Amino acid sequence: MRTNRLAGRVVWLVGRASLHAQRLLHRRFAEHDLRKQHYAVLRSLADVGSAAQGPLADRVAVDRSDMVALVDELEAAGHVERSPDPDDRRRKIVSITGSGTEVLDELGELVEAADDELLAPLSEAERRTLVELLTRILPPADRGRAP
Amino acid sequence: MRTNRLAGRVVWLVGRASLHAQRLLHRRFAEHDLRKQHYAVLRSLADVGSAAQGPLADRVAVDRSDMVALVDELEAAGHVERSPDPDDRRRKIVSITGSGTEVLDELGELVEAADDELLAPLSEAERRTLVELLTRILPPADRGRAP
DNA sequence: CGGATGTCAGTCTAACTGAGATTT
DNA sequence: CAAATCTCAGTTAGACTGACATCC
Repeated sequence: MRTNRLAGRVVWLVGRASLHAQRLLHRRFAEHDLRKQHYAVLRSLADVGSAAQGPLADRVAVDRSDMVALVDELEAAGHVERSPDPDDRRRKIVSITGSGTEVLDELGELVEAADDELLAPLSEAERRTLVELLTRILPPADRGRAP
Repeated sequence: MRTNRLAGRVVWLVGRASLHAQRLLHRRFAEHDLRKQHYAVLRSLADVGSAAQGPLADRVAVDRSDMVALVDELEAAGHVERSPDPDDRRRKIVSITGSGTEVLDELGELVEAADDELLAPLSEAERRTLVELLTRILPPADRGRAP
């Protein structure tokens, strides 16, 4: 009964595909001692300039509590800075540094390379279709916020 | 620069989609005290009859060492049995029980429901396209072995 | 003997939960 | 006071690694 085959269920397929993609990315990021979450934080900061930790966590779709360690690590590496918000002393404003911008560029190329390797079996049109379909099955909070 | 947007990279999108799918499935499986790996094992056993642990792990795409605990748990729940292979006493043959077959049916419906919820935004044709594209970007070992 | 099999212990990424201190 | 913000400690799922005893 083919509808029971695991290999035909998207909940299964998407998990395997994710693992595969994760491996492609992880290999490349390892030499920088950074993980994809670090990249997502830097990427988001570069888009927005700087942000308080909470909203930043929301943008990256990471739990606020996990963002603490991510920023700790990026700060220790000199890629971001954490400074208290004078308008609201509960908040910490995170901003990207020059070193962060440099690393972001390098990582960006690695992401692109991983994407290319992952998508090698597909044509350009198929890649666009895949991006569109994946985007549509995401919960709104996970979709990009671009116009 | 749109090519740098995280939301457009498949390595990112597929990870978010996988997490979303995982949550949909996990919620439903929780009441059975089973995880999706357990389902995969039962599903594979039902397809094949019975199998030694190693080949079973390969089929399910789980590490052989992790399969040990999975079979332990399924055996404790009475859903599978482990018996020594008389032809090769290193091997343990795992086979599904009546209870396992029952649970498999129930879990199968939950998987179907999760898949439907995940794919709700897509048409039938789009669902088939997504399955096809995801399958094609998987490493061969992860693809279904059906004709 | 070398190699396969199952097992065990431990590490790692990622997500999540619940609690606490500080400030608004 | 209630609520927001950041932090910390602990748990879970899943994948991975290296080692070991047993057996072919």
